[in-house]
Amino acid sequence: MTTIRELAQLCGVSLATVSRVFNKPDSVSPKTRERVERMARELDYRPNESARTLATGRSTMVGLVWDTDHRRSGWRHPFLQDLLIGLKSALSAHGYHLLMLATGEAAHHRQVGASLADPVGYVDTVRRHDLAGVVLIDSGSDAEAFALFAQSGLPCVAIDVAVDGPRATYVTSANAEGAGQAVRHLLGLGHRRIATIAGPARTRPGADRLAGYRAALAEAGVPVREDYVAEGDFYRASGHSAMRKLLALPEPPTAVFAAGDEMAVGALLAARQAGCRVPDDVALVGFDDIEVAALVEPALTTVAQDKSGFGRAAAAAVMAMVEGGKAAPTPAPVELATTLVVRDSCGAAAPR
Amino acid sequence: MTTIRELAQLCGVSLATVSRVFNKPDSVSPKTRERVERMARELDYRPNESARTLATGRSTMVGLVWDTDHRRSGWRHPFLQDLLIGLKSALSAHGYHLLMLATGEAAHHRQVGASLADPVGYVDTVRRHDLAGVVLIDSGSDAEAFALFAQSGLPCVAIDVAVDGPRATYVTSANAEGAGQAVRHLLGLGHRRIATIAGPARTRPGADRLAGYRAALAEAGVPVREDYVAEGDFYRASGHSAMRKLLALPEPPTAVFAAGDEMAVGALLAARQAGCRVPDDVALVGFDDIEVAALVEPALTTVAQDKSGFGRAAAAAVMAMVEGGKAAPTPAPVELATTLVVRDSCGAAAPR
DNA sequence: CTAATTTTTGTAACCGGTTTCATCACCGTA
DNA sequence: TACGGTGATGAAACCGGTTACAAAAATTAG
Repeated sequence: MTTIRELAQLCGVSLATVSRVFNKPDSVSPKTRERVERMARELDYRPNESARTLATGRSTMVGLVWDTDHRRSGWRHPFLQDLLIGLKSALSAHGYHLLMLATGEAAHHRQVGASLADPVGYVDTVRRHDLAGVVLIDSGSDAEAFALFAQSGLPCVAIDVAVDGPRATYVTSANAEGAGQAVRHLLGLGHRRIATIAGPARTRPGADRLAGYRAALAEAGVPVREDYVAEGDFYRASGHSAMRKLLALPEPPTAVFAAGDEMAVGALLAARQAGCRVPDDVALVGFDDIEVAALVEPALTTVAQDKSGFGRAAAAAVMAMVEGGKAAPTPAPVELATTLVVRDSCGAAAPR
Repeated sequence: MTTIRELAQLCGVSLATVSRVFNKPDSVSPKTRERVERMARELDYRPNESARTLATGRSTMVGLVWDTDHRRSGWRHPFLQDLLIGLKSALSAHGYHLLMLATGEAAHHRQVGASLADPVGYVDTVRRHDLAGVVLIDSGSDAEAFALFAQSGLPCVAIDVAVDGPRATYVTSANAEGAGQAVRHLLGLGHRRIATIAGPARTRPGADRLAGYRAALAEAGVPVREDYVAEGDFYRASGHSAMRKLLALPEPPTAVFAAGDEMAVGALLAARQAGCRVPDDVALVGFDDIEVAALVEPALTTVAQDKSGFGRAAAAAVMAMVEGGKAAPTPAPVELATTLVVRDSCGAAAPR
């Protein structure tokens, strides 16, 4: 590997000059710069990132905190792949890379000094690598770790969960508004007995989508019936049991808004098992627009999130803080617009 | 941040001793070691990874090459998430991290010395970071880049694509055997007119699954009819059109083995549109066991791959090479066992 | 033409570790 | 008691960059 010293020597200049050619090109005279650049190309020179990070104290990597340990159960993030694509390509554009933080007991305990406050070792890794910032994906059980990051002063962007700290912000969909779109659509189809299968109230999307549901009904002058509000946990099974309960009500709803597509799929199966046809007997609208939404029978009408937009927005927020330096203002939380995708499960589909 | 110098000073020993405590504990006297360890814990000392990488020339990161640029189309890896989980947790256990290599023009051209031989900048990043090894996920159009890696002498493990090089190996499913399971299952149900929707012949899984199909038929003494071999590209649309052609045959097959679930889903839709019932009129078996397989109607019988096993096996292979050093033998290619998952689309489901 | 500026370049310290080699203390043995 | 050997420790070079500061060169002003 060519080093900066060799390059400098061959160009007949000092190391400092070579370094400047790549970092502050304007401070080098055009002809020197050109000579160095040509030689660099010829030798296929690449500055070593570790050396650079060591010298500057800041790496060109952003950490991704995504706890996989809880995922043994088979739960999957609904759109991790899109999120990663968005994240990666946006970071890429700034010359940054994404480091997936390995965590878990195994990784942690073989290291020097496992800290009690950081049981799974996230913060540990971040410190060791001088990461430029972190992106947090909620796994539902990392609240403590997230708080640690948010307070640490490191640029920090969370996905779908509110965090608070000096340089912390987050990205969500316009959950309330999205829920409103769904409910208004059902209202527009003439439904008045509209139930919801909500997400957990302690999660941001769960709470906001429920609020949006309530607001939309209120706005239309339709009273909210508490027996029409079932709470699920975003998993499929919870949608299934919630739907069963709703259909068993003395006066069952004619339409259901499920706050997540996985739950909507569960609800669909429950309806089928109860001999209840969708959308004829009960209309159904979901939220997320995951891949299977288009494949189930009937295809699910749902509120689509801008999946790769999450990644792009998160990257943008991190980069703004990183490149702006400590003085830069922390970006405001981002709310991504949602889109209602009308398919068959709501009974409003155009004839095919 | 505490540095090794501070720590050494506070312990009244030299830096070298502190370094040894963490790297070759046996070479330090028990009482010195204990003193240093206690102090390290007290100060919450963490060795800086960049400095360490710089000094040793080898980082504790493994690169993940996964080109997202081709993915604008909406294509997704069938089980990226499981793969990542397996990869990450296995690397974790060795104290290694996964670096997603940012690539693409944008990232590359703002860097020093973009190389022609490495148009998207993978190799570039690997060199800059002194990565310990790389894992390659085939995106169908990275053959040149993959070859570069494989030849480079860096530990290199590819997923689902054969690569050749001094320290390169790969992980696939037992594709031929898996296809055999599917075909034998159909034979066992009495089918003799069994067609296949194959993957692209230039891909490893495509070729091997087709070979497995042929072998299973041959073994059963059923001649392979070339008009029963349709080639798709693993995308859904290709499965759709292939199925349409097969059903339009003068003597259509009574069963179809699709070499990928996406194509199987396409085939299912095509059958439905052709008024052909599955499994009554035509039985269908897929390959992969992606999430939607269980959700389509009828639920898809398919050959399941050990999805997170890919990640674990890849990690194991990389770590074997990394920790074994240059002298260690390159691990043989891994073939993961597959499992036939019988659902409804083949007509053999147990009564519910 | 000289002095004052401004631009360009070089010197050297520094980032935080690892590792080679030399030294020193301590051990058992002759 | 002197000696060779072993194990523990320290001094210093090194990894490959960045950057503060000083010096030199080029430019401008007077």
